[in-house]
Amino acid sequence: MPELPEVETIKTDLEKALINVKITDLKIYLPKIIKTNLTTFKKTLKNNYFKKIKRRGKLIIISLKEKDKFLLIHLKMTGQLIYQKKEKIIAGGHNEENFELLFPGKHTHLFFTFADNSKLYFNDLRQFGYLKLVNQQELDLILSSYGLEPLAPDFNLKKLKSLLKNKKRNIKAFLLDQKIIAGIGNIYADEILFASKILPLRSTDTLQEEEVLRLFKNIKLILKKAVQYRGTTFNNFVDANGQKGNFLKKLKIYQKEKEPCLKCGSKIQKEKIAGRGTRFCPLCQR
DNA sequence: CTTCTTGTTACTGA
DNA sequence: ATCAGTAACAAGAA
Repeated sequence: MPELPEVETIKTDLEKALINVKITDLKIYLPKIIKTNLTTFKKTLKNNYFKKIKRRGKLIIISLKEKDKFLLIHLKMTGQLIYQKKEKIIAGGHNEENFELLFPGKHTHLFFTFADNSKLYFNDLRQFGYLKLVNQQELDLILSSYGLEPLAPDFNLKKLKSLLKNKKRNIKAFLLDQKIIAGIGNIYADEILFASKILPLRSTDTLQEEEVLRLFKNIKLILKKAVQYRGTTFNNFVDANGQKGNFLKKLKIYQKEKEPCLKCGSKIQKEKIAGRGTRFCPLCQR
């Protein structure tokens, strides 16, 4: 599940490889993932350049050479962007056995070819991800519904405090709401709440001063750390070079139901909260 | 066979 | 107005 750290990793990798490299071709296998007229999409992108790559929440925003044209890519749950320099790449590494990635594969729905013959593959098992061309005005409209960037300096304690106070809903739903804070998904929401010792069902307006402070610090800390580790390896996430992220080893609560809590040893619980599988320690989190 | 997985939007009902 | 809950999208794992 690409969340902020995964998308940030992909963004940085693509930036290194693809700025000002001419797109010579693009092949589309599954047109429905493109939310723009297909002919326009192809015509616009062929012979174009990526001038700048940004991330907002979980959305990738690529500025094209024209001032008023942007390519948006959302990976949703199972989307991958894989950059491949050669015909065949070996991915994995770390402590795991390597595995071959051959593309295009069964779930490759589109790929770009660049002037240096490198390729960028968009794979998506569940086909919820999309690509879309927009102008500045459309982009502004889309971004206007996004909440604060949790790693930006303007996301500060004071703002978090007032957001929490003005809402009356459980903290898990609050963290997942992209209109309030953009980029946190199910994995990091659970990790942040565990680190902050806050139960996911707590109403935001009941959080004590020190709880808000812990929450604030852990949002920053955990997301930053996850970015450093290139995200979490999990099911369908590999970064733009096909490498897995390292944060999986750092997970303390996500997917650990029925295991003993690392801090106190009690059995980690799992419940459906805010429509999502939610893991928590009933003793450490209050 | 059923149930679960999750990002986002749309919808319903409280 | 706010919020909770659910379905939808789709494919696979258990």
